[in-house]
Amino acid sequence: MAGKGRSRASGRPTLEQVAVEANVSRGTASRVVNGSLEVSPYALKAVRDAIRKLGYVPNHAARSLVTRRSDTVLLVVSETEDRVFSEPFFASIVRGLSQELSSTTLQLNLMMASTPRQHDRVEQLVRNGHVDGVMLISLHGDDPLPQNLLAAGAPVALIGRPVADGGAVPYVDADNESGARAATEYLYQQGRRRIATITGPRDMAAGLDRLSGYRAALRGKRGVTRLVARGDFGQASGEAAMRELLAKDPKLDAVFAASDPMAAGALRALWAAGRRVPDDVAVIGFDDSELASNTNPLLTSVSQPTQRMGRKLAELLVTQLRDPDAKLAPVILPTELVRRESA
Amino acid sequence: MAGKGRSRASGRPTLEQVAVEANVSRGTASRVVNGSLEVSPYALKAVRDAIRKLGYVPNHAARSLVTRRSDTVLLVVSETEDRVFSEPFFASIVRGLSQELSSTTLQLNLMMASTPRQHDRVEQLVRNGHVDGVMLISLHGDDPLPQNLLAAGAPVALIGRPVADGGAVPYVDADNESGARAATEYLYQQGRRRIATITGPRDMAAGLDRLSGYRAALRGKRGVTRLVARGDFGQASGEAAMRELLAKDPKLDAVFAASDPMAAGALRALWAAGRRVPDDVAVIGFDDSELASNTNPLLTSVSQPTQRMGRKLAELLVTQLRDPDAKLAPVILPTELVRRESA
DNA sequence: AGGTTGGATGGGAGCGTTCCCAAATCGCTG
DNA sequence: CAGCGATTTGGGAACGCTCCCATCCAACCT
Repeated sequence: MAGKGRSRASGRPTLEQVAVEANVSRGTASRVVNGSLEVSPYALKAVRDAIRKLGYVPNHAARSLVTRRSDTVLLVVSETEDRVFSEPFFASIVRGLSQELSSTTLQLNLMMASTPRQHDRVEQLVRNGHVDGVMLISLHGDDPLPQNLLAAGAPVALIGRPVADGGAVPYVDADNESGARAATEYLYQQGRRRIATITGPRDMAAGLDRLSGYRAALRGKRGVTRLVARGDFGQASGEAAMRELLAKDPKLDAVFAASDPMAAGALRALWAAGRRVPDDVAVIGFDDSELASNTNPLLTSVSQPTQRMGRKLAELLVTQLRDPDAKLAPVILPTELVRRESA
Repeated sequence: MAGKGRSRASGRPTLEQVAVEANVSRGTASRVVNGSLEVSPYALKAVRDAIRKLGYVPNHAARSLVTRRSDTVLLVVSETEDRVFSEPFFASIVRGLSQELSSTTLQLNLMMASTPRQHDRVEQLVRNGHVDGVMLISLHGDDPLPQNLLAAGAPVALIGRPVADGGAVPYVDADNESGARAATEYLYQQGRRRIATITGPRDMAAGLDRLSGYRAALRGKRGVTRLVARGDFGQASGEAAMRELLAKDPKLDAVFAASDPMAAGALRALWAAGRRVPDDVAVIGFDDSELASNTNPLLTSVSQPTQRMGRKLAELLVTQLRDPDAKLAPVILPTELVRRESA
C-alpha cells in the first residue's frame, strides 16, 4: 500500500523524478542539469520543461558527495585581538564579493578567526573539503594563515598585500603608494611647503606603502620641509602625532595622515592648538571612510574602491577554482582623491 | 594489484576505516561519533583512539545527504538600494554571531539580498534544505522576507524589531526607547530646558522607538520646550534638521539625535551657526559608532551592545533549531549612555 | 533451569548525485 | 545495403554517512 511507494517523503523532487517526467534516463537529465552538450535538442527541452514543472533544484549534498567539491568558498576575517575593523571597509568588501559570487553557484561561508584554535579550524575545513577555496582579510600582513592554506592545497586569495610576500599568494589591494603620492602632490600644488605625514604601523603593507608614496611625491622637490610622525591608524595616535609634529615645527602647513581616524585625530589636535583647517593647515586622510564625510571640516581623503576590491577578490579565487594552476598576478586598484573641506 | 583496493583515493579516512581500525562495525563507529550512549566503554575508547590516530573528520556532504540537515545557517543582509550600513554595526554583529556559532558545529553562510531576485534565492535555499535556518539583518522593518521564510518552514531570527510585527518572528534589538529616554533625561538633568530631537525614518522601528523614548522622558515635565525635526539617520538630514530647529527656536539648548551621523550633521550646523557645543547647545547621538569618538567635540552617544546582539541573534536561532516549536520572546538588550564631550 | 529482558553490536538499505561504460541509434560512405 | 564512426542514451556503481532492524549475549526473574 502506502501511496507512491517512495520512502521518507521529503517533498523535493529528485533528478530521478525529473527523468521520469521527461521520459529520459537519470543520466540524460543529469547531463542537462550540468550543461553537457551531448544531449539532443529534443531531450534537452523535455528535461528543461520537467525541471520547471516540478520545480527541481539539485541536492547540494548529494552532488557534493560524489564530486568532492563543496561549491562553497570561505571568507576568513583573521583578526588578532580586539582590534576593530576599519568600518565601511568590511561591509563594502563583503558586498562586492557577494555580488561577484552571485553570478556563480558558489556559496559564501564566513568565519572570524582570531585565535590559533580557530585558525586550525579553518585549515581543517579546507583539508576536509568543506570549502573549495579561501579568501582572507587580515589586519596584519604577516599572518601565516595564507601560506598554511596554500600548503593544504586550497586556492587562496587575499585582501591587502602580505608584508612578507613569498609571491605565492594572489592578492588585491588598493594602490596605496599612488594614493599617498597623489594626496601629497596635491598639497604641494596648493602651495604648501611644510608638509608632514602621520604614518601607519610598520607591520602593515598599507602603512609602509603610504609612507613611501608621501616620500615619492616630495622626492627631488626643493624648498619643502618634510616631517614624519608615527601612528597606528587609530584616532588617538593621530592626535598625539599631530601634537608632536606641531611641537617640532609650529609652522607646518599641511599633513597627510595615512588613515581617516588619524586625520580626525589630527583635526582635533589642530583645533586645540588654535590652527584653522584648511587655512592654516591642510589635512588629508586615507580611506574615505564614513568618518571623512562627518568630521568638521569635512575631510579630504584618498578613497579606495572597496567594493571593487571585494569583487576582484572573489574573481581571483574563482579563477583559481576554474583553473587550479593558473598563476595570478596581484591586482592593484587605483585610488582617488576626494576633495572636501580640509584641504 | 593496486594497493589498498579502495577506489578514487581521496586521502581522507572514512568512517568505515575508523571502524576497521577500532575493530568494530561502521554502525558502532557512527554511534560514537554522534555521541550515542548505547556504546560500551570499551568500544568507545577503541573508536576514539582510531579517530585520533586516523585524523578522521566526518564528511559533511554524506551526513547531510541522509539526515536532510545542512548544519548551516544563513545570515541575510537584506538591504534595499545602496543605503550604506550603519557601520560598526555590521562587523560587530557578525563577530558576536560567529562567536556564538563557534561553540556549535554550525557553519555560517552569508548573503546580501537587495533585489527581489535575490530574496527568491534565499527562499529557495531554505526550501531546498541548503540551510537549516536564517538570520536576518534588515534595514527596513517592513521587509516581507522573514514572514515568507517562516512560511517556508524555516526557523528565523531577526535583528531589529519588525515594524509590523505579527509577533511570529523572534528578534533581538537594543532597548531603543530606554536609550533615548536616558539620553533625554540626562539632558534635562543637566539643566537643559529647550530640548529638541532629530528623529529617524518612520519605517524603522529604531526611529519610532527612539522618538517615543524622547517623548517619554519629557512627559509631564513642566517648563520644557519640545522640538521635533525629521531626519533619515543620514548626516545630511541631521545637518538640515538642525538648521531647521535653530530657525524655529534660536534659543534651544540641547538636541538628541537618533543616530550618530545625524548628530555629526547637527554638530556641523551648530558650528556654522556659531553655537558652541556643549556650552550653548548639548548634543547626544545614538549608536556610539566609530564616528562618535572622532568628531569634534567627541560625541556623547547611546551605545548598543552590538556584539551581544549578534550572539543573542545566533542563540535565538540555535534554540529553534534544537526545539522546532519553542516559542521565543523577543530579546531586548540594554543600552548605555556614553559620556564624551558634546553633552 | 528455562524463559525473558535489555543493552550492545553488525550490517543492509538507502539518501540523490555524478561518472563511466556499454548499448542503441543515426547518418554516411563505399 | 552492409558497415562504420559519431552521437546520444541508459543505467549500474559508487560517494560516506545514518537509520533501522535483526542478532547476540549476559544478567535476571520466577
